[in-house]
Amino acid sequence: MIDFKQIIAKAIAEVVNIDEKELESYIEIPKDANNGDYAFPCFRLAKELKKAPPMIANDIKEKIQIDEQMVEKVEVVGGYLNFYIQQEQMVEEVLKEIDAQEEYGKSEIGKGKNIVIDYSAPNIAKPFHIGHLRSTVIGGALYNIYKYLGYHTIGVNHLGDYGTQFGKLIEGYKLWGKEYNIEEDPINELTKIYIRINQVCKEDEKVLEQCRMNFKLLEDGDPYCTEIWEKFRALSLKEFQKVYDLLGSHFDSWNGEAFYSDKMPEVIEILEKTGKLVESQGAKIIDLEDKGINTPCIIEKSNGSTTYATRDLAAILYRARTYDFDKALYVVSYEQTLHFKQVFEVAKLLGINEKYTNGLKHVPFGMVSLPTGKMSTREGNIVKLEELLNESIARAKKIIEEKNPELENKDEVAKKVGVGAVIFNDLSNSRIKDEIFDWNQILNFQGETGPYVQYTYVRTKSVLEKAGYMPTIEEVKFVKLLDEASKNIIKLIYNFENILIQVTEKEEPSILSRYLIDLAKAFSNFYNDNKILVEDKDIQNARIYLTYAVGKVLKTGAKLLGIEMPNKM
RNA sequence: GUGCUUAUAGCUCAGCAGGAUAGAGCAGUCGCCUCCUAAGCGACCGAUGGGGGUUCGAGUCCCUCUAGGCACACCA
Repeated sequence: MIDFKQIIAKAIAEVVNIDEKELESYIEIPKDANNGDYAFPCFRLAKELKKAPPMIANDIKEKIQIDEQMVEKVEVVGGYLNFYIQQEQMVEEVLKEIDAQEEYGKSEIGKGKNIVIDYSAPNIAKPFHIGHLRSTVIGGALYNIYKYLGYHTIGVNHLGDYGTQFGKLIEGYKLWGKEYNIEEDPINELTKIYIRINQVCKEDEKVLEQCRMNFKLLEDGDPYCTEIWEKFRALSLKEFQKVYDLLGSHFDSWNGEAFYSDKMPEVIEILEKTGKLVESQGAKIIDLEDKGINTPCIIEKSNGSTTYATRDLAAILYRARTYDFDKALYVVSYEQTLHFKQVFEVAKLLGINEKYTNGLKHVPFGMVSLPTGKMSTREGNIVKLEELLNESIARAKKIIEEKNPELENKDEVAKKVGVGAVIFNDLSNSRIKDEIFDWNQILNFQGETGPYVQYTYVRTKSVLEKAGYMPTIEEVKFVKLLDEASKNIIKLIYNFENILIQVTEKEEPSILSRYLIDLAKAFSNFYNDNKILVEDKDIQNARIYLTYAVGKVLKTGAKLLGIEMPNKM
């Protein structure tokens, strides 16, 4: 599509002696549409040119040469130079693109780049609770969006299937395994064991030591421990899959921590050679004091077993070799900020290309807590994700019964709406913000919510169905879409790809969520102001086409967030 | 104690790497369905934690104070 911003920057660059790219970064989009479609603030040139900003603006205005087919008006307001895009041109540009592209906004800008996204990563033998939702949906959205922009993406579910927690479970299972019906209800029963063994560990240091030994045995390939581990892992994955099916999550790799079990000796060997791996209190550590991190990174515990950090280092080495990544994103809660700082610092000692160490990026997000406080599997105060999703689906079903009892396939729609509401709720705020879990807020289907976006989409479908035909792009008179409401929509649709790029620049899916709300609102306004199906064929064709365009973008955007659109609701 | 992070309306959040009059939703009050789905639209109400600084310009950058959250070696 035509890049209006670039055209304006180029035109200004020919008048003032400043780099085009630099000028482009100064150009902004006025909040108030009355001030034009693009604006150039001249304040920053004042010092250099030793002239008052309004004078500079006037000067530029007089000298600037710009295609009138593109920009119909240039105005000086204070120190601003406001540009008004030729609307008909813009409408044509946008709608022709909608017509031409099967997948609007799709791009090749990421071609040849590999992005590894590490997300979800629940712990085996523990319930999948609402705390795991964020990583799963944020990572999932980033995965979809990077892919849409042409990147080669690799989604990794780095399962928490290793570590002392397993030593604990094995110990608990040894002690009381017969008391629990693990086959019947694996996760819940294992959770009970986990809570119980933790209680005992707290009181008895010897038991804790035994748990650590169990993990050491597991690492060393002890058959009994390995057998139990494999069993727990398989049972857990089966449970997790239920949630992933509901959420529509996809992973290219399920290599969890255990996968790196045999890849850690190499890491330790490399680190040994650097001379930076030192003994301290019986453990092998890397001191990071000189890097401004006052907590050392433990590579090997005093009993010879490895740590989370070592496994992450092995994973970096493996992913660099296997995926040749340009970026490796870790969608993990901000609790682990220090951990990643340490690991990324130590990774520089692994002797891998700088491309890899520079590509490592922690994408942190805020914590979900209950009104009563922090969630803890050990304490047993959690909300399971499956329960939340089912509750949301049930709520959606109830609303459908009230509002649209004649609807076919209610269950399917309820699922899309219920799940969509939960996903959208999680993706609509900046990821760094903490969240206090509130049933009423998540299960609210009004206002800026997933169901609102879905509802707006359904309206577009409904209008198109009622029209009974779809005009071709040649039949659309672009001049019929110059009213305020239509202009707003066109501008938003024009900006779609830019929004997706912003999401990847900031690793922030909420930018897309808010965009969809804006677009849905713009359409609702349009829908309210204008009757779409009217006598005048030219107006009708134009409005139908715009409606179609909105639906297309809403559906595409929602899909990128992992949300499915119903056709009716 | 050290480091990181958050603070915008009664509540939940926006605010495009400093720009024009700080935008929404929820809650509350009021209006709009003989008309393409009222899960909608419109109106009213209401805000930048305190104090300094940098700048032509600060919600945004710096300092400081206050209040929350998180992390700080054998959990992950």
